[in-house]
Amino acid sequence: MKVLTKKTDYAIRALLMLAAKKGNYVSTKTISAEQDIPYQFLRGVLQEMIRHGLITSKEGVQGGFMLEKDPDEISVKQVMEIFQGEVQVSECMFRKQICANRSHCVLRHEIMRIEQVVNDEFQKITIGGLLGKLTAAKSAKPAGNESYKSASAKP
Amino acid sequence: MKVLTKKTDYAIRALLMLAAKKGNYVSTKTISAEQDIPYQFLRGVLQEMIRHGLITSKEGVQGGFMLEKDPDEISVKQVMEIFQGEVQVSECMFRKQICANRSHCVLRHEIMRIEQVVNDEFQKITIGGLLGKLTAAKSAKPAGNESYKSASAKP
DNA sequence: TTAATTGACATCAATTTAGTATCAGTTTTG
DNA sequence: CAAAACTGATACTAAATTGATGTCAATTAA
Ligand code: FES
Ligand code: FES
Repeated sequence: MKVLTKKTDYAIRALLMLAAKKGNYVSTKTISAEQDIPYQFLRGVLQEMIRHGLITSKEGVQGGFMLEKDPDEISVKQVMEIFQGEVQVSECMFRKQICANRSHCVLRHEIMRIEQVVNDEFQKITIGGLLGKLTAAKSAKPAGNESYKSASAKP
Repeated sequence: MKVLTKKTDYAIRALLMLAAKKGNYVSTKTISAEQDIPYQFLRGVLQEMIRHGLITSKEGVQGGFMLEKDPDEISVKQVMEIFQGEVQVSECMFRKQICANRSHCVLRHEIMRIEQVVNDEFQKITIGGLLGKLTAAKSAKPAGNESYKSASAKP
């Protein structure tokens, strides 16, 4: 059972780059290269995020994408919902006879509780939070990689 | 995002029937009809459960399937693992540079915690538990449906 | 003007999930 | 015994989802 699809995965990674380089437009090409994500596929992912108001774009030379919202306001759950829809367990087990008393069903309660937990947890994870932790880990262990440094590298 | 596939769904429903009619062999035909599950598909599901030691079978007339284990020992998680494999989040985000320090990665920790929670919760739900709750709900609200009554109907 | 970009689609390939079909072997029962 | 009701094993097909590519028009900095 896979929880995160490629689209979600790529989207989060792209968002992290945008968050890291906040204030600058970053092109698909750059993200694609740095994160090793198929170019055209990534384009689709980015456009979808525009439609959902997470990022904005600028066309033409020096164009690209930029975060629209506060990184701390973008949760992994939001991204998942864009690309994978809501968490849903199973339409309804035991349709036939058993589930006459639907509102009563205990299994349903149990399983919806799990859904809730999953949702809550993914809600708590935000782009801002992730970025903070990633850069923290980075500076604690300088292993020659500088990809996600604190942005605004163009004074 | 769907958590339970048809196979898991069908498997659980079949197991519940077997648990309800414990001690008797129940045929695919019967389960298929009562639960409205495609006959041939269900056969495959049942055979897979034999291979995993959850049930046993008897061939020929009056044959069918029977629970092998205690219903309380069969968790939804076990069934899920048979038909859907382990819960896994995503191979690894940020493969390239970022994940040099893999053992260090906080995101990974967070996400594995969610995996853990999901697993724990599905582990707690057992066939026995479900059956108990279903029959309880049934007797509390007798709506003309008798499918899952207490079994051993052949004295 | 040209090169670097995004916007908007259309299309394709791969994988996973869902469902069907077939034939051989086993067991009860008339 | 022979027919009918079953499972075992396995091959196959169909549908849905996921992953990826391609194309052309529009925009913009240099
Ligand atoms: S699963 Fe349908 S009401 Fe319980
Ligand atoms: S996601 Fe790969 S180590 Fe963090």
